[in-house]
Amino acid sequence: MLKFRNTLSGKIEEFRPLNEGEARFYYCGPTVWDYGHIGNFRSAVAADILRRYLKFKGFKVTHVMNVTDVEDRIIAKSQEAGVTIDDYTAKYIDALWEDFDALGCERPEIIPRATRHIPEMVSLIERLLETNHAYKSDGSIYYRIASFPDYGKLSKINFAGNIAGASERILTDRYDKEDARDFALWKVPASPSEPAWDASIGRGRPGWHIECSAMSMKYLGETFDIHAGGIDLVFPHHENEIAQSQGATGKQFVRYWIHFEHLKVEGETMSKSKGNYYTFRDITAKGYSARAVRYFLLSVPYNKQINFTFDALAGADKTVASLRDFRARLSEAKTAAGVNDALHEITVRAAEEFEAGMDDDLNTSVALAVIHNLTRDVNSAIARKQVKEDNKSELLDLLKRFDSVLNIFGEERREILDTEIQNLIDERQEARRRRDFARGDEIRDELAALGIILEDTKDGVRWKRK
RNA sequence: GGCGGCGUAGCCAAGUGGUAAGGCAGAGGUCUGCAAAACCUUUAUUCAUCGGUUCGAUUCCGAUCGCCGCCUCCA
Repeated sequence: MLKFRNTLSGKIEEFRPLNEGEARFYYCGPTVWDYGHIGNFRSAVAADILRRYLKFKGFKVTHVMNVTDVEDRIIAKSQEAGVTIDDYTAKYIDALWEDFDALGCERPEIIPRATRHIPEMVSLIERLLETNHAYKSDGSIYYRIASFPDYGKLSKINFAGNIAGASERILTDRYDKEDARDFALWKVPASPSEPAWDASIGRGRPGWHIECSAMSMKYLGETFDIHAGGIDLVFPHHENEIAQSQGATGKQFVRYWIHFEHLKVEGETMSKSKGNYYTFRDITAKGYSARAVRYFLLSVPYNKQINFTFDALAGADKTVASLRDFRARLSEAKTAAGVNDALHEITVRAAEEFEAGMDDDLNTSVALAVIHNLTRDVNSAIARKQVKEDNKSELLDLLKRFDSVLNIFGEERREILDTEIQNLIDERQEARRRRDFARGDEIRDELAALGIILEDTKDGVRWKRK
């Protein structure tokens, strides 16, 4: 039974989708204005784990991921560069998907872009104007927060107590609003050169929040199951989405809100000024594998802050390598027919414990501990030749099932060595038989230089690429 | 000022009202011609500090110290 913490109630709740066997979820992805920092991908991997685990549990998943391609900063940067919004965002969007794929994240079913959904946003704003939740002021359109009593329910913001220290900025806001808390749905261009769309509600461009309300409801319905995103989006973004959607439809917008905690670097907030700002590309450029980064990012449950350090990443790199070695060793193990009952028991228990861990608010730390314990037990059994044919296929199936959620083992190697390299390996074996170890070690060094690492086992030579 | 989270071995980190998962690093060992890999043993009488509740607290409550987040279109 899958449970997770619902930000709305603050409690752990059992997941019961609106439609039996179907999970519809929306993930607020990053804004496209720069190459993604590693924190973006902590969130992306968390969303991927959620998506994959819903599938693991047998739900038919419809996953919508928004990539914001119109907001103030993008507009400013594209104008600075003298190009259109699309021209400015294109290379960042391409880079985002390259990184996303490299991290082993599955592409969502639907990836809408704000710039392609202006009509949907306009009609939602029209509905809000009709229902009196929105008003025009100097050509711009604002959401009237006073019209929505539930405002603040998600973020538990207490506006009365909140005013003392944080009001200064709100009070000096340049817009002409009825209430300082009101937020823009549609912004009139500041200058004629600013990108804008002509619409029934006037020439302008959408505010930040309206795109997620419009696009999520378009693809998932006016009420849907899960809405996920980074914890910083709780307020104001998600609070505003609720106000917009429920204001327009009068129906509950989202049943379960899930928020991913942030990533810190060496215990501190990541920021450009602190010099601890890393993009995924910075990290892989240092020689760390994408798979190690993925392992690291999912090694701490999504609801906890994760502390990024290069030591931890180096540890993840080794751990991932040993997991992949383990699977290769198991897959190559020579087995006799039949089944080892004790090992079968261990396998069944591992499957149960993995699922129990993941069911409990997607506790990936527990799931990984289960895999490590299984790895140790099976490695021992392989060494003692206690793995039987049925165990082997059962275990390989289980690893595949685990990996459908975590995706840390990756594809199995099906590579065949060049005959030249194979000949060298054979020659080394021959030399070792003659006890000519000097020649044998020479060949081993030679192969190492080519990136082929040899391991001598009782069953012969295993090789792997560096 | 308001709201919230965290502080667990050298490092990363899970977890629970009943006596501390897992990974990395370290030490010793088995195996090996040597390596590598793997395995075995070992590494916190203790979970920031001080009080309280309890038969019993790392886990609940209070205080203190430290760190972090939101209240700024930052995931």
